[in-house]
Amino acid sequence: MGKVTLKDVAKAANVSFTTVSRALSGNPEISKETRERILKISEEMGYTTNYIARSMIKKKTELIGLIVPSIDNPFMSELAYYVEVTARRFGYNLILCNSYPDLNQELKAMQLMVGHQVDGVLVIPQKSASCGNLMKYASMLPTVYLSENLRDQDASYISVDNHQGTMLGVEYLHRLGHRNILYFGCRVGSITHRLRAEGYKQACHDLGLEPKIVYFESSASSIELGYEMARSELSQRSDFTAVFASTDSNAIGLMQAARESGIRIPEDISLLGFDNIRLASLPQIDLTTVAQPKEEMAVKAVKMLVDKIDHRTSGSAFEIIKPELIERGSCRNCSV
Amino acid sequence: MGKVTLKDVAKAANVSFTTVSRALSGNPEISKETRERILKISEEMGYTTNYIARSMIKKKTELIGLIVPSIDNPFMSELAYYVEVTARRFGYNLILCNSYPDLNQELKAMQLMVGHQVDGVLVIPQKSASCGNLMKYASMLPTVYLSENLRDQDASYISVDNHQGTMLGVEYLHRLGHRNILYFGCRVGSITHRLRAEGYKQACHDLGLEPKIVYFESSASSIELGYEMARSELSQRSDFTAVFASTDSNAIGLMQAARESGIRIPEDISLLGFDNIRLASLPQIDLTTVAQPKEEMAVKAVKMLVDKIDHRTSGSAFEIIKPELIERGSCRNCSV
DNA sequence: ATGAAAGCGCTAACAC
DNA sequence: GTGTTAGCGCTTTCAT
Repeated sequence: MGKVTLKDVAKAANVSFTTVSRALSGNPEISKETRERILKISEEMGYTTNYIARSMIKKKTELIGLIVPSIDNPFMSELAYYVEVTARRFGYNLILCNSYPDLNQELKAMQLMVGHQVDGVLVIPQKSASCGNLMKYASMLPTVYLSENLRDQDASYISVDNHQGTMLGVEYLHRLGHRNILYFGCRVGSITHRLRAEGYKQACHDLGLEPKIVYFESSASSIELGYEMARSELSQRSDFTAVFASTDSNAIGLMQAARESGIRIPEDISLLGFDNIRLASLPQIDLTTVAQPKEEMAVKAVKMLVDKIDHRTSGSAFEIIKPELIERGSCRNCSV
Repeated sequence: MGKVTLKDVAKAANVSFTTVSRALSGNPEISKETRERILKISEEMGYTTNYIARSMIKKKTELIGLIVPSIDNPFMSELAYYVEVTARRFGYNLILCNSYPDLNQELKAMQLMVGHQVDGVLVIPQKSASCGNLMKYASMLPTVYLSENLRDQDASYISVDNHQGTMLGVEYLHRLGHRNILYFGCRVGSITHRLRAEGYKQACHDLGLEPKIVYFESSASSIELGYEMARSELSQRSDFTAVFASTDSNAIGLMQAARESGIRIPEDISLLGFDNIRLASLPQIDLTTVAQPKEEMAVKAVKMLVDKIDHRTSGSAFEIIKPELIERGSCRNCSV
């Protein structure tokens, strides 16, 4: 298993290893014959460039770190897919690290990335506090945050316009004739969730509706949590015709709880989600939702990071992506 | 952004950089005072070990390559999650590469891994032919295949017992009183699928049933494909009371097609899947299925790889994991 | 057109 | 206990 090095090839070809290096790197100052001879020999010997050694000199690893709460999450694995493909298009490979379950683990992941000398890091943060948590290391290398809005924090990020997203959603439900819309699942401690809730409240205010918000204390959204919360909620209240769930996961959890309570969607209550995870499009789910354009977000995040790497631009930038309403079958028109 | 090196710390502490190296690596041959002084200084200066430089000497990168057709696939992202967590437990980080869409891309990914000097590679192969495709590089470094059965190919792998899995499934359906079971979606070119189909046939034979198999030409399973295939199938045949789908994705696609044709599951036909992807447990899907124990498979694969790395064991090993039947609501007992 | 030599940041073998 | 030195595999001046 001993790897073949430049020296080995040089010896076999009876030239200096500098010459071999030049032949392989396509340096023009070399005769055609020797180049081809060397290329053939190195091919035969199964030579492969040692990126590690090259990195030492070039001070570039062509590696990007991706830190994600848990790759085992449909939303994040979709994002990660587009990130990987885009990064590769720009000549970078990915080191992947799950930051689950806490900020401490996220910090460790960041340290690892620095240690491995990645050229930059893309972070899908656990929550808004991640930014402060990682600050020390983020200042050491190009860092871009993806998916969480980090307004007023000194960081570069790509995020969907959450505020506009919920406004869009409320307006849509209003247009369908809904006047009592419950906002379900505002997670405390997340700027993203705060912005979504604010957009909801503002739209309600603009349209003369009364806002009603169910808050979650937990730090992660999941179908299970949505289900649990919905069980108690659905048994207590009934003064709404539509539910705007803060995430698709919450919406799907609520769907399950509703079904168990004999509440039909959309006949009895309309349901609107946020994110547009793959699940939402399943015919068995068929959830109308406000979409985060995942591919666009991933591509823009990678581009922003690569730009930072190339130009060593310091200072923070951000880009807010327009959300998009995806109509499916979970909302009923009750104005007719 | 200039990184702090051992030399910088040494200069600041007025010692040789070897001493700093020793202090940081916990070498005992050093006085307590200097160690603590150095530790404090390096901490203050924000020193982080350059793993790249260390790798050059140790000839170990503590990196494992993970090659996966597409991380954007629920089954694979679950597997990848467990792989990452387990690898980290053993002190390894992951370089992730999607091999989609073809064998050529898979080969490129493998080359990249070799170039980055990963200590070993874990491959979730696109198909059985992947093994031959990657042979040249796989022989250069510890390689373990995950999820595809590579019987008779000179490779180490972890796979579920596909043959037993389908036998289990058929026996279960038989116990429920089904005598006409259609096997839906045998993918040609995949040993895994061939084994599943063989298990089905054998169980049918043992139980005196007549096997009926629908083959797929495509090289990937997906809900969409299952849907398309099911549409034509459901309109043509009707001589079965149960469908055993080769994968959960196919099963879910079929569910959708069935619903559109007014065929109810499980009232009109029973449906059994294979894999146990997350989706299957959604109440809206509620698919009875033969499970691949994903965590167990991932853990065993990482352990096998780490063992190969540690002991440079050559030769191929394999381990076949027992499948497990997960009862949910998509199969009807028609013997009563 | 080719070779020699320096050096990236670190570890390890060897001095003292 | 601490310092000196060599060298991992490669790229990049600087000679020739």
